[in-house]
Amino acid sequence: MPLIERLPKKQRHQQLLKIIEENPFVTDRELTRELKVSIQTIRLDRMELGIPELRERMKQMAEHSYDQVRSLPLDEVVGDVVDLQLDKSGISIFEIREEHVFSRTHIARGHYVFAQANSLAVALINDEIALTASADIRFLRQVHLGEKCIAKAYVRSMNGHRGKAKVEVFTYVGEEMVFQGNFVIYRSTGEDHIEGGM
Amino acid sequence: MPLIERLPKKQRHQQLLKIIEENPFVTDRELTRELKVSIQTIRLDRMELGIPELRERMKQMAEHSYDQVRSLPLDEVVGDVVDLQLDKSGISIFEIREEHVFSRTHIARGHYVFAQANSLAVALINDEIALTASADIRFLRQVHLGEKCIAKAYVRSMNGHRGKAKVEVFTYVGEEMVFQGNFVIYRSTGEDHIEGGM
DNA sequence: TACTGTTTTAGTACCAGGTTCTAAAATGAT
DNA sequence: ATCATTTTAGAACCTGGTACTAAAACAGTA
Repeated sequence: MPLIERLPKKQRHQQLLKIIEENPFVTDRELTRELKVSIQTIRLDRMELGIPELRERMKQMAEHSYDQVRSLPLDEVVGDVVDLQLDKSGISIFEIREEHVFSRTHIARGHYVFAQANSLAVALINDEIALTASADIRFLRQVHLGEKCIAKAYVRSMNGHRGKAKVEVFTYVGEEMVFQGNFVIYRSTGEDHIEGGM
Repeated sequence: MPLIERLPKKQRHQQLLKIIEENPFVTDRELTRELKVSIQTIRLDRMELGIPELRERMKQMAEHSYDQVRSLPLDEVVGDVVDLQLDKSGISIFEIREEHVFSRTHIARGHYVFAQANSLAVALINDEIALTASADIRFLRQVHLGEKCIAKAYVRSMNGHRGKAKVEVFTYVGEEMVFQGNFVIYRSTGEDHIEGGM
């Protein structure tokens, strides 16, 4: 019943964790050379520590990166436009999914909520070119994974058929307002150059 | 010497490429079921097409993502952070590609430019939780396909270790400033609830 | 010293998901 | 019918393991 001097094993476990953390592509055989123990010991250690085999580790990394690549696009129009009266008002719905949140907190990244509002504001303007010139935005409460954001946009003013339009957007989750923004959108029928905007 | 009607094979190759592209985690055996040919045929096809085996594909994906994660543990950021002094300043680079522009005009959608700035502002704050509370932004000129946006962010004020931080971001293409934004970021060490923000 | 419990090592059988190679069968065009 | 291409079959072998059994080495203690 060895009660003292049991460090070597725990120590080896620490080393093992460290080695695998800084090089997850190491095989058990390579580990035997670094830790000077038999391959069976390495495998027992991995079991005790719950570290999967090399192939499983690679698979997990590959799947993880695949998910990320999939999730990237802040696509064309973010959110589904369910109602649109050009130059007047519009509504879009956007569900917060895994790829839109900070993984640690499950709170949506601000730029997705912004993107939904911005896309809707731009879509509302019935012109060949409509670009955001400026915006004043406020995130009123965090939006969490799984919540549905309903953005409502209203055109507040129009300057003839060229120049700026003001669009106000309110985004709700249920009854609660989570985001509010005032957008200034440049608009143009297309023939001439405009000096600012997106 | 079959010269005409050689399509079935080429056709199968096209299908194979497509299937593997949309699910790189498919095994040869699974492919036999989808393509109704023997496993040897699948393997010949992969050889001709230069497609590596499943494990090799996973390994490559894992290595790729590992390299990315290594270079910047800030995979939650849109744009590559090339310089970061926490709580002080940071720089990120983001190249406008096909998927970021309006297809008709080749002008970048505003929310991508915003996302780069927002992500950088959030990354700058050295706290467990950092969420955008509000922002005042201005798009100064259109950004076009292929242009590189260089965002520079500076922390302007900090309120102790909880509360708001003000971050100013300037985005340039070459010498020209294309975007400017003032962000208010909520920060918290994590233990308690905050009433607004992203 | 002998006994006991832990830790380490050894060895075998087996697995997935292949590669490599040889060879036979099916298909199609002339 | 013949000949090239294409497809299928099968066996041997590979990596990097798992699962299991069993022996050896080590440590502490009665």
